[in-house]
Amino acid sequence: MKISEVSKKYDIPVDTLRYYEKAGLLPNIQKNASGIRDYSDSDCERVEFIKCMRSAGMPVERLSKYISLCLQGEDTAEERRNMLIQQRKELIEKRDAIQTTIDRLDYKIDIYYKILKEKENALHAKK
Amino acid sequence: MKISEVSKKYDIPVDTLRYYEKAGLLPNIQKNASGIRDYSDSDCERVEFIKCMRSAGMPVERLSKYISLCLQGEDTAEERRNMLIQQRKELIEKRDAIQTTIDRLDYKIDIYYKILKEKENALHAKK
DNA sequence: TATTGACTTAGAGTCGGCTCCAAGTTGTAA
DNA sequence: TTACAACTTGGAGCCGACTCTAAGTCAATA
Repeated sequence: MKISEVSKKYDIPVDTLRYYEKAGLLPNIQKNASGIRDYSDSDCERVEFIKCMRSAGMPVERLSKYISLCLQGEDTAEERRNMLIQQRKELIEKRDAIQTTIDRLDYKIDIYYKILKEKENALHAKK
Repeated sequence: MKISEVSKKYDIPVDTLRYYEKAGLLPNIQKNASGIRDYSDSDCERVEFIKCMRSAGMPVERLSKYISLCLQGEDTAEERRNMLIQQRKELIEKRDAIQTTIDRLDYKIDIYYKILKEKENALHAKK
């Protein structure tokens, strides 16, 4: 699979894919005789994984660390697991902070609703 | 309240408070005769609001827009409400993306658990 | 009264994450 | 076979959000 196809499939700019590769997120992408990248199925799975993690705000550097551990084999399984547990913990905090803000917005949106309804009523009364 | 006290109270660096002010998030902070900022209670409430919105990733520029509408009075109530509704919508999407990633991490963490347990068992069997 | 520490300003620097550019190569279609 | 689109590289540029620096002012204490 060529880079443009991967880009289309996962809706990630070509430049970003190359940037991820440089950053160590996509190691060992094969290239044909004329130097053109050919993404394998497992490369694509990795792209999809990266997309998911990035969409939640996992830093590129941490992803890079994680993926380099993957390349180092079985012995790093525990460390990798701990990284994921840590990341999970941070995401839960983030999700909860966002929820707190959503709740607050709900409250404020409702207050605005009341204000606007009052204004409208005042207008009708005048007529 | 002096800037250092506000900084301590809300755990926001002094530099960041001044940056927010420059960006229009904290308009009309009073200053005494020698030019020292004196945050009022309502300034503090605003700081707290900003902190909450920023913690959810609301862009500084949008916050600035919202606050400038607040200053323009009642007539902007509907526009402000729409901004909050839009922001709410984006936060829900963000929260859900994070949840998706958490679920995925849960799954992967469990897989690592199984791998590690197997390794351990293999070790015991050897003995 | 001299020093210390908290305040002020304008503006420069940093960081993460892209995003774009220039210059060059390759593969296909008219 | 020539034009054009898609690929390659290294490196520069951009944006948002801080974060730091320099140079100066002010109030209180030794």
